[in-house]
Amino acid sequence: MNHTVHKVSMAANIGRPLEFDPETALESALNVFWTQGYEQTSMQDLLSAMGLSKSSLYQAFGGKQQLFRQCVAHYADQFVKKQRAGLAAAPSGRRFIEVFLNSVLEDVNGMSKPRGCLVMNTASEFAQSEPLIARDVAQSIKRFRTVLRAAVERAQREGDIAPERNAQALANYLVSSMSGLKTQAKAGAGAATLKGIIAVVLKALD
Amino acid sequence: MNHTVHKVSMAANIGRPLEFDPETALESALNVFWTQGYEQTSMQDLLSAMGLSKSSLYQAFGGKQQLFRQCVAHYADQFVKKQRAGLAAAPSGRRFIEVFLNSVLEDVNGMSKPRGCLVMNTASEFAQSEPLIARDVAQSIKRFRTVLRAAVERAQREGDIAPERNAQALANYLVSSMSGLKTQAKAGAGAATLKGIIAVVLKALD
DNA sequence: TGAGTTATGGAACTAGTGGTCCATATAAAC
DNA sequence: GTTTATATGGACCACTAGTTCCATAACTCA
Repeated sequence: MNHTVHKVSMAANIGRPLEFDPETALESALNVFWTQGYEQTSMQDLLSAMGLSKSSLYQAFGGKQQLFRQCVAHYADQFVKKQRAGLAAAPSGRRFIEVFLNSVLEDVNGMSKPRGCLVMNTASEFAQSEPLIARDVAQSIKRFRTVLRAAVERAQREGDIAPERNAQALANYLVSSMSGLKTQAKAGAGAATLKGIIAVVLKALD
Repeated sequence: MNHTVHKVSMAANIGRPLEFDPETALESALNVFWTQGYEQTSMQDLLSAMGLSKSSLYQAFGGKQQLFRQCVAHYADQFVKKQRAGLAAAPSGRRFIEVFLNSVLEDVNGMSKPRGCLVMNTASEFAQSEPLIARDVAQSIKRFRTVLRAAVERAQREGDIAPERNAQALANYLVSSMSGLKTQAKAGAGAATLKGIIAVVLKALD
């Protein structure tokens, strides 16, 4: 799997050039999948959103499932990148964790319906039924965990989380809690409800 | 919505009798939906599992989506009934909550792949896109919350949870945590990982 | 300019979808 | 036995799914 686009031109300048930007198209597809899920998204939906013809999509991305996997990988890349930057810029590990959890409120305050986390949505939709996708999901979650573990360890160094606590378990807990919160948002929970849950989630770190 | 079967005979004994038990058939359908999700389940899947012909299914349950909604309602009924009985039989509210959370380990220890919670899976699959289903989901979650709130309040009376804590928020937290745990199980987390998360979840109640 | 290479648009294909319809079967009521 | 009501099996329908294919377009290199 390539993690960016399906076809890497081995010779850059020969043949007819692409009439679209692969990354832009990928992000358009990502948005559709994220909003609608894999099964509920048709090729027509994708073609319209990406603004290209069937042949181009197949040529460049290889088909629905392969396109989807690239979207998931791209989503995880962006997510991890953003959180790493957020952690680096945060005043403290503990504060980063708070901001991270509270970001679920944006899902519910924004104009559009909450979409959850694409990786967790994918885990939920496919479970273990598609081995390749299951592997992608497990790998993405591992990357999420790594960032959160770094945040926990920083908070421990800074004295905001007791040093004897298991950082790995806390990171897993935060991933699980975020997943739960996003699902509650999708299920219709309001901002007040989510805030109440977040407060309890944070209590477990004390 | 009827909450049991689609068609309530208004006159019980006239006409040709059903050749199948509606509740058994409903539970067969429920199993398929639970395992595969709504979109991934075809009418053929349902007909095979339920052991009846197309006409009978449409006659008795009204179509795929109506059948699905009846399955979700039935699932919620069974779930709430079981938890209420569990709470009544438990030695303490706190102990019930521990058993409740630990029940996610069965998903991962059993032979079959984890299926999550049908209600949360449905929330994740449909989000807000189908109003009728969104309403069903919200209502089921409310029922879950009610049981867990009763458990929390009992634990407060028994001195295992501080009485000044918001029982409603804790109930929401438990629903959210269970949802997160089930998603982690679907994503491939092992028993050890889940146990670690559960321990942290419980810490928030102290 | 011609050869080689890749991209594009659209038709065509196969398989399957959920849903409808109707003739027939099986029961109770009269 | 006839009527009335419901259930069943299976053919049938219109539609859409994802995918493949091919003729043509657009580019570089010799």
